[in-house]
Amino acid sequence: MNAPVAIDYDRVVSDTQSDGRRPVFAAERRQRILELVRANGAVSLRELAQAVHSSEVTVRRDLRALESEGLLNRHHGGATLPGELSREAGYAHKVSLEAAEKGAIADLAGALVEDGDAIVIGPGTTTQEFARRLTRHAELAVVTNSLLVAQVLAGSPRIEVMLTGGTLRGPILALVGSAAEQSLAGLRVRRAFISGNGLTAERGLSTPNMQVAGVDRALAAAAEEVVVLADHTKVGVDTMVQTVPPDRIDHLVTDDAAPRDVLDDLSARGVRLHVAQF
Amino acid sequence: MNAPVAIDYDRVVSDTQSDGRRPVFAAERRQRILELVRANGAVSLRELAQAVHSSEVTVRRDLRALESEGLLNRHHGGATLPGELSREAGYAHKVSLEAAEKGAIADLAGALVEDGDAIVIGPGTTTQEFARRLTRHAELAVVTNSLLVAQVLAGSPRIEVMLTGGTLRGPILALVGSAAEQSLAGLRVRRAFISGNGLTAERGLSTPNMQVAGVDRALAAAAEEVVVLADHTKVGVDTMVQTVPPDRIDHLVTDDAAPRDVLDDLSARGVRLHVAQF
DNA sequence: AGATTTCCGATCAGATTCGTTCTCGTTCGG
DNA sequence: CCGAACGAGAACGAATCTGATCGGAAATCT
Repeated sequence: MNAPVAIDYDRVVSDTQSDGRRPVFAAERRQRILELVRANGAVSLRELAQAVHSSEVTVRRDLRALESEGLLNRHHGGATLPGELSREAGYAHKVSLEAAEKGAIADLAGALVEDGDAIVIGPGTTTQEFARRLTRHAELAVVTNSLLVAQVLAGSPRIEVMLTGGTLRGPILALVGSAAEQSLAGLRVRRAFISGNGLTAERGLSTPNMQVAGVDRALAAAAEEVVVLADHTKVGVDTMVQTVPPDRIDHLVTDDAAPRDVLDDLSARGVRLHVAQF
Repeated sequence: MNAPVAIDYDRVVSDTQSDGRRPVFAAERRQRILELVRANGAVSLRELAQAVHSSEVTVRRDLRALESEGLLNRHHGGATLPGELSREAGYAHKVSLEAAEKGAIADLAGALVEDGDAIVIGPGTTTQEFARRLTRHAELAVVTNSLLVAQVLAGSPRIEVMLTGGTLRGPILALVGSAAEQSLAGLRVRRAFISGNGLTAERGLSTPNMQVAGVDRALAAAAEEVVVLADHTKVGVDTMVQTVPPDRIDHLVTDDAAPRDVLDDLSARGVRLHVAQF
């Protein structure tokens, strides 16, 4: 079903050697696609097809293959760099996860703050929820290394918010590194509200990331008392780096789905417990 | 058999010319909506639609999706941060104001950045738009005192973002105070991208706030070259505190609605002009 | 309390894009 | 020399996204 094709492809002699060189190989095309996406951050399917001189179907196939390798993200109409948008999805999932528990914990922890206090707040979804409860307080001075906490409190004129410096750790929107730790060095506040990734009676608070661990230690060191906010999914689990030893934890705020034996152990070590009921 | 095909694909294909504009995907649009809401605490539906260049219906759909993920709360007229009482806007409509000019200025300023650069970015809606253009660059080191700029760049793994410390100035979400200035003291980068509130040939860049002025000075002092981003509404106006004298300004990026005489004066003082055309 | 304005939700239509299937040309092996 | 295998383009139907319109609900004003 074709008239004599008058189209002159750029593909030329291929009969001579099996070691042909002119035809555009699939791997080369995919490499170019990847370069284009990396260069622009987001490229439409049509542009890609035009750029590599192939049909949209072919590009679509390539994109599917590249996506399965995790090299890019595919969307309606084109492709984007991985991570830029998928991060939000991951974070969104975390927010909705145990949202009710986090809220109850935040409520309970709010009772540990009084007007006129100076406190430190670490990063995390639970502490962010906790920060929301603070807007009703007056004359608070809050130090934090979390951009999300800072933004939550930004609109409250009666709360003074100070951010530590430091390099931004994208996935959690928190400041880490030596600059962050140093800016906390000369500080002394009443209480620190921290929420790590794991908490056991033996090793205390822990987190899987070295940099985050460093700042968490600095946050705890700046406060007279350390308050740990941890929902039941974190109680009893241990992650890589220890940040706050058990005897340095003064309060633990959690929910009643946390394992009892761990709570008892912690209580025996002098940690005051605040358990949110459902 | 067949009649000669009357279809001429070659002509039809060129219907949609790609004018180099980057495609806007649904996910990206939602990301921007989320940023706007997070930045302002509360944004009206109309403003959102204007800011992302979509219809209100589409924005409404996006808001519904984002709400179901727990990322924001929506009610009559717009959306707010989850669990947050509505805050005063006023910053929101500044974003949409002269959005086209700001975008063009940001595009132009993007040409002043090269891969591997170390730069400083000040607070402001224009600089935020500028930061959005940087995500395609690689191996950038960015220092800023703006939470919005930091957030825009947070998702780019190839850009290292450093925030200055300091106390948070709520309305503009920027860090100010002596802590912010000191953290910039030992720093030396190639270029600083700043956007004050007013710019004249006689007094240079100025801002109505003392604290902001202090940081702006520190930002400029940390860079070899100072680049000012200012749309036409700021050119020719003078505000209270001078931050950067005219002879310290190396580049000015603005749009072609700026008063010519002021631009000429600045050019005579050695400022290189980059004027975005419409 | 009633009227008006504004905004929300639902349905519909248009356009675009995606996935599948089919076909063609090339390459490799017997 | 011929057939199978593979890659690539074309076409069709399905799914999705976007924008417009209309009735109803909510908020505001008088």
